[in-house]
Amino acid sequence: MTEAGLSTRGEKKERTRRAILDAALRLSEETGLGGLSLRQVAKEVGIVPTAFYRHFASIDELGLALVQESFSSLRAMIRDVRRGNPQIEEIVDRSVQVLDEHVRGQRAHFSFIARERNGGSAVVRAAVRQELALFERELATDLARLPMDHWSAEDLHILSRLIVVAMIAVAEEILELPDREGSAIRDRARTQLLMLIVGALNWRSRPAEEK
Amino acid sequence: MTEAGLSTRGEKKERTRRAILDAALRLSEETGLGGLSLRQVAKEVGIVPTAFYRHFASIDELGLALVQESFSSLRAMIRDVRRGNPQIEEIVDRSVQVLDEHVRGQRAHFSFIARERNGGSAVVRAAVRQELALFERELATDLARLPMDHWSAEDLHILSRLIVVAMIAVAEEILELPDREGSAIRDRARTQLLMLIVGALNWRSRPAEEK
DNA sequence: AGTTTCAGTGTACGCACGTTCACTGAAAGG
DNA sequence: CCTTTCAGTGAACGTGCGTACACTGAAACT
Repeated sequence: MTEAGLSTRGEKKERTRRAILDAALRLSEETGLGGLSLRQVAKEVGIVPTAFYRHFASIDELGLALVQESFSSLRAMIRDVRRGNPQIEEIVDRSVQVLDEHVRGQRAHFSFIARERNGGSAVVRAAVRQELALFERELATDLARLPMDHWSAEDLHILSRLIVVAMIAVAEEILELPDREGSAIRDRARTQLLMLIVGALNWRSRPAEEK
Repeated sequence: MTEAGLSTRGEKKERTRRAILDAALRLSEETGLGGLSLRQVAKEVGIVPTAFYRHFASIDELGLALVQESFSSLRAMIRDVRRGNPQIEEIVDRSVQVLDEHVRGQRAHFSFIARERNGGSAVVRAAVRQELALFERELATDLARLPMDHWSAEDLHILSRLIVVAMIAVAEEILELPDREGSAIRDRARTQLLMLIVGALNWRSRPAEEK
């Protein structure tokens, strides 16, 4: 017998690992990852401080695992947007709705990304930025599938970046006001996206001034 | 005689205060304000830890002073943009150029704002966000002076927010690559602003679909 | 049945932290 | 000239930190 019902060695270890990740995610919402101590996390999980080392070599390594986890959340979100219909006019409403749902459902992940993008340790910050850059590139290829002719790869990427930073700003607004029902925020987010899209639709057809 | 050349009581105190602010600004670039200790700052300045209390009651109070200082920088920047000419087509180039200069010249201030906006202590974060909201409102009234007819106050504010988050993103890019000459970044920033403006110019004249 | 593996324990260490308190000495003021 | 003010000193405290080391006991393997 190598695997039993719910208490094999590996299962127990995995459960503790999850508990550590969850505790770190929750505690770091108040202090930031940098202000997080190994001992706090251990106490929260219910293990002795030194047992932490059985799972991670340092807080930074824990942080990298949280980066992966948080971006899995984010990718699941755009997969949710894609699933359904690419109706060109419905896409704004659907994107905003999905963003709102995911940010509220996975607030810890989004808050982690927003926070550690600028603050915290250099290695975690670098990981977040790399994932964010990757995400921008993915969005750019998504945009390329829409009927926007004559767009250079460069312009697509710039538009993608604009959309990402706007949506991060919206996510930060949602995170800031947890209780308030966010219909006003959703309306503003819709307007923001629409403005960007109107700009995009009139982009290469209009400004032939630089070159 | 109440004031002498360069060593009156008040002057010496003010000089120490400045040294504390400068040291904190520099040290917090590596660790964040939250990861900053009173003892570190004191050692950097060259005073004994307890002398810190003669100037600030806590690190948080120091942080609030740095918020004020950093936003003075930011306001000086848009004053620089306004000074000169409001030539409608020149405004993008000038804005990007001034942004680039100021971010490089006052990198510590911009880095402080970008960092403490999300991370760090609750009170400092709240102060940064309030100042940022105020700044957005100022920009909105600036925009209202440009020839954009039929814009609601709400839409102006949304556009203002889009511009602010886009410019913060540009500032973060500049901060990220200190040595590299940022002509590529400037080009992309110009394109971003132009996209936003093209969107703005085609905004109320086009989408009459919602209401 | 006997041996190995290893997640978790418990103690102990040296260190940096914020804060307290009584102090010093020169500038400011009478 | 004598007194007050106050920026900066220096020693001491309790606390939480990361990490080391030797350990235990049950699951896994032979």
